[in-house]
Amino acid sequence: MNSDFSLAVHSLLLLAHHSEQMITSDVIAASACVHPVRARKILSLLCKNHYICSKEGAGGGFFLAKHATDIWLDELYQLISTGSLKPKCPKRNDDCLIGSNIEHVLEGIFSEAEKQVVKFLNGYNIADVLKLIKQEQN
Amino acid sequence: MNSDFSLAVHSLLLLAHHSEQMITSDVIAASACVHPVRARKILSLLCKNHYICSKEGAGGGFFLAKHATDIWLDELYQLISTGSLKPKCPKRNDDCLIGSNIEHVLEGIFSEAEKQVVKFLNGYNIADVLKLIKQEQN
DNA sequence: CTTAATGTAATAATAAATATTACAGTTAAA
DNA sequence: TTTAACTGTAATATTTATTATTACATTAAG
Repeated sequence: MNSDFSLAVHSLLLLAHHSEQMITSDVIAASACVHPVRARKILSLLCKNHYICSKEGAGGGFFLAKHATDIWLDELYQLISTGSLKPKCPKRNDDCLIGSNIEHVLEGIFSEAEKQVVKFLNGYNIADVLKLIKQEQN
Repeated sequence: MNSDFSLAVHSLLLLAHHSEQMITSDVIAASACVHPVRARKILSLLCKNHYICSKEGAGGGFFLAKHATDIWLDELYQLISTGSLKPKCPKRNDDCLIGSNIEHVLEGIFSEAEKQVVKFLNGYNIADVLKLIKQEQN
């Protein structure tokens, strides 16, 4: 999986950890060690899906739109990373029983497998993850 | 996930479907639309793990070392794709509570999630998948 | 107005995946 | 006993995916 999911979770954890103040994309990007434009792209997606709010202009930034206990990893996974479990298939080969059908069959199996992942991630919200992060620190 | 898992499964399905004869890496590669050298690399891994046997020299090739009902997707996933579910994390940031601990915490969560995937894939062997492929054809 | 922010498209650079080349080792059979 | 057809594998090149960068429009505070 690429790092979009981690970046989204990182951003939300940071906003949850400083829930009293607004935070800029530059601060989030520096904390996550990614480029601010990329951070804004992910933040923009989180805005559109009502996990956070943004305020434009000087003194602007981002803040949580929901309590950290109401942001669940399964939803974030589905928003950002659906399909990433499924193994890529090389080019379809219509001259071959296997080559013409393997992609669709693996698609079926791995979309079910992904449901198990989603069900498991439903056990964690951002507040839970922040708690784990703090425990880690000790 | 990259296509190594699909390629391994494709190879095993082909060998299961033609279980009476030996098949060369060139035939397998052509069926899967990948380069023969890459096919041999995966086949070599399957050999070392006793899923298939190889015979070198003229008239050589590959054949199953086990019955198709004894080759399970969970084992193949663990052999080939362990860790591919875990989201990549950008660079660690020791100046930051989140940035210094997120990787380890996500590692923990996603390695548990991956166990769910493995448990689910334990429901499918190569014979099952071949049956699904044949059903698909109709 | 000017400065500090978000929003986003277009392009460049880097990293990961895949293909290709090259060649050594093995075996059947001409 | 040499040749052709295979596997085995390292080293390199190409392609694709990911990430960073540049550029600029928009918004709002002071």
